[in-house]
Amino acid sequence: MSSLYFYNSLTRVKEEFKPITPNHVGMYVCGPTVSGESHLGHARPFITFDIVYRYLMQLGYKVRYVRNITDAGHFEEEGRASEDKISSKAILEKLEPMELVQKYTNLFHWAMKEFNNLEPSIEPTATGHIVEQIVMIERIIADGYAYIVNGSVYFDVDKYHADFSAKGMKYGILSGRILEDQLETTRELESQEEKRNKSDFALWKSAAPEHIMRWKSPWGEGFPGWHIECSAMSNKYLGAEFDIHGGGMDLQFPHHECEIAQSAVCNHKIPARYWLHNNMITINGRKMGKSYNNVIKLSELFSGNHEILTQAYTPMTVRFFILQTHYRSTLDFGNEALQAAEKGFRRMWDAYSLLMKFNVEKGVSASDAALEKQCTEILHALDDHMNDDLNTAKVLAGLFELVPVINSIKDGHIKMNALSSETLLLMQEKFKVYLVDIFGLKDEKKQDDQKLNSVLELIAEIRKDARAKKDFATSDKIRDQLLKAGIQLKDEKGGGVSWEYV
RNA sequence: GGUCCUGUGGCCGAGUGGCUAGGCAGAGCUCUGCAAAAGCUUCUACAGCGGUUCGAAUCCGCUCGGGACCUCCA
Repeated sequence: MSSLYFYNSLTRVKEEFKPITPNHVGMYVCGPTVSGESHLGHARPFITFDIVYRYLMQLGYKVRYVRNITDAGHFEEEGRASEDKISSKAILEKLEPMELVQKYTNLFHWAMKEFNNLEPSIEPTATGHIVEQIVMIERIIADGYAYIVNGSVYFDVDKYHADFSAKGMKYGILSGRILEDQLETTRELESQEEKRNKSDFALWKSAAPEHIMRWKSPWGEGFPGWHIECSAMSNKYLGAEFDIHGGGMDLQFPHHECEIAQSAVCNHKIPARYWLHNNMITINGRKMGKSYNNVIKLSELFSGNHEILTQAYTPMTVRFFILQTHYRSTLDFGNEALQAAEKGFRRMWDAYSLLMKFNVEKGVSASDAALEKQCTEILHALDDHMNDDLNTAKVLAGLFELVPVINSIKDGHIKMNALSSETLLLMQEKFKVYLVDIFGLKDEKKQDDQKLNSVLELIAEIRKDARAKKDFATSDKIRDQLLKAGIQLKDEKGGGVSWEYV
């Protein structure tokens, strides 16, 4: 079996994955900012890194997966005017920041569960780690790489760059940016005048009187800058140097670049070895994002309640849709594409269900050597695809090539003994491992109601009798009415009947 | 303006030098009382121009188009 390779954004090449501590992996992924509801674009990193997490565990690693909740900062609730936050109202009328944060954290967790994402090992919040952030900022100040202005603290990028370039940690090492160019091209921003240089970034921001989230610090009341929380929390739970840091490509600069600079000052190391970045989900070729006003929230996606949606899409449809593309490619949203994913997933899952019902006899050798060879080649290539920087699209394509074989065995077009026992068992194993264990897919239509099943068996029996008497009016009535109730009957070749929930 | 990425058939997408990617949609056929499902067959491709090469979607150059980041951002 091949070994696992990741494309490392830091080195810009595919590298073999070797953990720092044998058999253990530390992984940090930038989590959501819980000031609003998650949208389709947010789903991608969390599904992508859930696959990474699952795959590493499948390979036998013990993984500590840390994904933060950003619940501190300059928050405003969606659609709510900022003057609402001014503290002249009665306490229950005022916007209580932790209430807002709780609401969107709950919604985020709901969405993660819908997607069947595993829970991370640790899910630290920024508000729960104010102390760690302050300690880290103090250290950066003490080392001379940050300065205080009016109760705010800024990181001195110029000085950092001058001193750390020689140590192989220049500012821009991750994003490929050249600091000298940055100085010319960075746009004008508010409170820019406080900074010595445009490229400097905030470690701590002094809170204006109406600002609702504030903590005491050595520099006055305020709140932490955006980048410091990830550095503080990854350092606390994964150490000064860990294996994998993940997130969306749009975080590469400035967020991850700044994380490297902060950690480099404190620990003299680039915090993570492998930097993995997923690409964006686009809509009409444009990144889905608040500023483009083209977001589809997850609740809207699942309910179909959005003007550009022609129907609702289930979480597994979305998951399958994302898996059919390589994580470093952009993925363009469209109703046609989602519908294709919906049908494709169903076809795949139906075949998988059939496959697992096969009673494979032991010790049978293949009677169709060509088919045997074809199938084993596909099966053995799956791991290579996955190891090649998580090419889930190719894994799925491989599995899809086996679907007609499974269906043909079921329909009797291909005899079960065309394939050897080993190959059939391997097929069962690989389908299960990839679809369920690694890709985290699940049946959304499954009904385990024993009573209902008994009733359906009875109805199927009655319909069978009607058909035997060529009473098609009755048999069609049963079928049509059940379909209206969401149960589709399928007459099978041998006279049997199967049904599924639609 | 700077840095970088990208352009594959009706749609979504793999693929980096020679082998049918795959899914969905379309067409035909088979099975079937009909339907659904399934199976088989099949139609649309590598933005354009030039170069390297025995051979390029794949490498190089130019032209045109799209996008990301440089500001909160998954």
